[in-house]
Amino acid sequence: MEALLADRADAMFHALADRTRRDILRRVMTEGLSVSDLASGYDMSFAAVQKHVAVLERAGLISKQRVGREQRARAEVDAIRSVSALLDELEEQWRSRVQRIDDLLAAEELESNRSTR
Amino acid sequence: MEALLADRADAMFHALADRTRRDILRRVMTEGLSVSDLASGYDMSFAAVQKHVAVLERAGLISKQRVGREQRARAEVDAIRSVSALLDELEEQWRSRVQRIDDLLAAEELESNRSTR
DNA sequence: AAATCATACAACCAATCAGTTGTACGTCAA
DNA sequence: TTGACGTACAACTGATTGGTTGTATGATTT
Repeated sequence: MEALLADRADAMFHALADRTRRDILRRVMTEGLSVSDLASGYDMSFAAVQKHVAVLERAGLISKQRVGREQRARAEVDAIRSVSALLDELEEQWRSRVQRIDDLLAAEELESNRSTR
Repeated sequence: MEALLADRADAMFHALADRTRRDILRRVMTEGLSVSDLASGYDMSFAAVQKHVAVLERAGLISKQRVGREQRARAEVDAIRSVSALLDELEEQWRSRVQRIDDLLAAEELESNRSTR
């Protein structure tokens, strides 16, 4: 039962790799919406939309709350932020590499200045 | 030939939804690596890794440069940033909703203060 | 020119995916 | 209680995925 970080990332990126699901996520960012509310907006069956919602939920990107007979979905902002964090982490590696190159160039320039003094 | 933004997003998130591809991306953030260099790091065939590289390239997350008989891959930092931007945009909607609620509460408090004066 | 290295790509396979229809179940209103 | 509503889930289908092996092509070395 290894709840690996990589599994979460797999699930989150997979969930985001479908425009219907990204649209659903956008719609539940600002307010909780029932699955029916969501389904009414797309040219596909209720079951299809319900599946998309399930994928988003399994990825932890949304959560559901029972209200009467409705199941209201809302975005999990922290989860979205954690996806951002994964990308920032990637970019950070690049930044540190650029910094290393800058340092190298600075050191070379210093060396060259010293010899031409 | 509609190069829709949504298509790009589909391709980028899909490319990121595989841990091998995320690892490849990590490795080519700091230096250009040939497909063989990359392939040596995984327990799968060269062809499989080459396919992963192709997926990343089609998504615009990496680019390749011929050097002799090698094909050196490097990360496209701007593309990674554009994925981040998509997520930030989502989060921004949430922030503006929170702001709206804060404004509402502030207005109510003001109203209440006025009536209890 | 021949042998080798690095890459690309086609053909195939099992598994997963995104959609469908149909059915079952819990909740609310008459 | 009956019916309608909102949801969940199973079973099926065609398309796509992630992997395989085998073959073809281009650049490098001998």
